[in-house]
Amino acid sequence: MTRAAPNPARRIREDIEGKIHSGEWKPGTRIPIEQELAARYGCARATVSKALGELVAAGLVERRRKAGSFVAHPPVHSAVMTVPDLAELIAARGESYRWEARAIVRRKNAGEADTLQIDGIHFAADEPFALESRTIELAEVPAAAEANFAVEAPGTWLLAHIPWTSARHVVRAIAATRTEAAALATSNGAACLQLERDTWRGERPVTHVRQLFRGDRFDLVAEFQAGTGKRDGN
Amino acid sequence: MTRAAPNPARRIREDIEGKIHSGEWKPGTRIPIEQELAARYGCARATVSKALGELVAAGLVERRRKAGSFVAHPPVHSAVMTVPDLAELIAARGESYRWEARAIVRRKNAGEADTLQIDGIHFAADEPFALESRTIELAEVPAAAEANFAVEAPGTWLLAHIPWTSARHVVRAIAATRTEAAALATSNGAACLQLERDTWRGERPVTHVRQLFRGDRFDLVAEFQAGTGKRDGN
DNA sequence: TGCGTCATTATGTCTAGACATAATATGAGG
DNA sequence: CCTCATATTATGTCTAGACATAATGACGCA
Repeated sequence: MTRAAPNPARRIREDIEGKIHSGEWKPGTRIPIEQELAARYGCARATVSKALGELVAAGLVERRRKAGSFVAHPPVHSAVMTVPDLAELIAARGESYRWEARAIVRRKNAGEADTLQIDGIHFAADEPFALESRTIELAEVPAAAEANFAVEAPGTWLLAHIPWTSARHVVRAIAATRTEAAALATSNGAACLQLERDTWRGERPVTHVRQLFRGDRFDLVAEFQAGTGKRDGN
Repeated sequence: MTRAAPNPARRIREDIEGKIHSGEWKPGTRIPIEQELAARYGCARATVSKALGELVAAGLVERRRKAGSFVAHPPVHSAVMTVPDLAELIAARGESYRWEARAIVRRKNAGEADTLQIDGIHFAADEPFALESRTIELAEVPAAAEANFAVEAPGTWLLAHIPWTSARHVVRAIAATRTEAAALATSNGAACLQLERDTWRGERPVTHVRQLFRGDRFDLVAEFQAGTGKRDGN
């Protein structure tokens, strides 16, 4: 029970990461068994196991019982896409932001599932930036009935008030219809990026949005870092 | 040292997830201290700590020393976007896949950084599906000089041979030029989804791709699950 | 009143040992 | 040579206890 180095798990993790990144351990390479790593690093097996567990979470390593631990094969190209609140995004660009509601309709659906339907336009630097068409499930978000969406963009309000647990985004390129083009101050048939997002809380839908951006004014960025995963540098 | 239930850590994690999802524990709520949870679930504190650690990794919980553990505030809208190998994607749709190279050029750049430039078209069910224009850094991927990209799509080859560590994707909607429209068998000015991806291995660039999809034939899907994170159900 | 110090507290990490479990390897029997 | 039961092995998870560390809050002093 000698006192160990400050952060053995971290050291082991970074050591293995390094070997993988440098190509010294190629995909499929078998990593020494936990006992041996424990001996090599002079620590308990649980510590090695923890380090390997983190590498699995980061997608760098695969573990199979009895078989052992292996360097993972190059992951499928996946990346984390951040879809910020538009108000924030535009503010971050240093432009002025404005939300203009076009229509706010409360819809009574066959007896029970009331929804709030909101259409409007996001402006950046006083130019139309995105069209938004949103449905909010009032059953799940009753407080939305009190919010003033003529003033505050629904996305901003929801982000601040409603926790959600899962979301699904679909991105595609479409040509603007005549109406859309007019609202976005662009030409008929211009290429636009359409982002549709369904958001749930547990099993129940919270909101659905369709946002339409001028293709020449907006792009989505997604990044992936293999080694870092979600972990911070603690 | 009584033998514990099959999977206490998992039970604790799911229990807390449930409380968060249901809204019973709102963002900012203080989670009972580990000792108490350990007592409540009849397990060791390390087990509670592990469960909480996983919830942190999933973005559901925040922990601060001395202060305690808290339900995390609703995350920024972010999602994991998967950008599969096109051959696989199309095969998964049950359509036939074909790659047709248009130009393969080895470019000698001012003495040292040779690159391989590949242009071609991906076909699905014998219809053009995507244009691809790729640059491969031969310094980093010397083996690419031997590969036959007239037959195998470079993305497929790279995925199978080259590990990478970070990638950056930029997605936008653009109008097809006359040439692009012809190659994609669509009309001039049609809305297309352009995906640009830079891939690195450590600090060094591996490849850059620009893929252009017909807007009416392709969309990107990104999903985010707050509770599950990357973890599988073991 | 205001500020610096110190004890307290809750998380962070580790150890050594134990048992569980899944998958592989081995060997016996057909 | 094939097949099925069995032994082995490496991971998966847990426990109980220990020490480290950061942040808070209380206390005492100026």
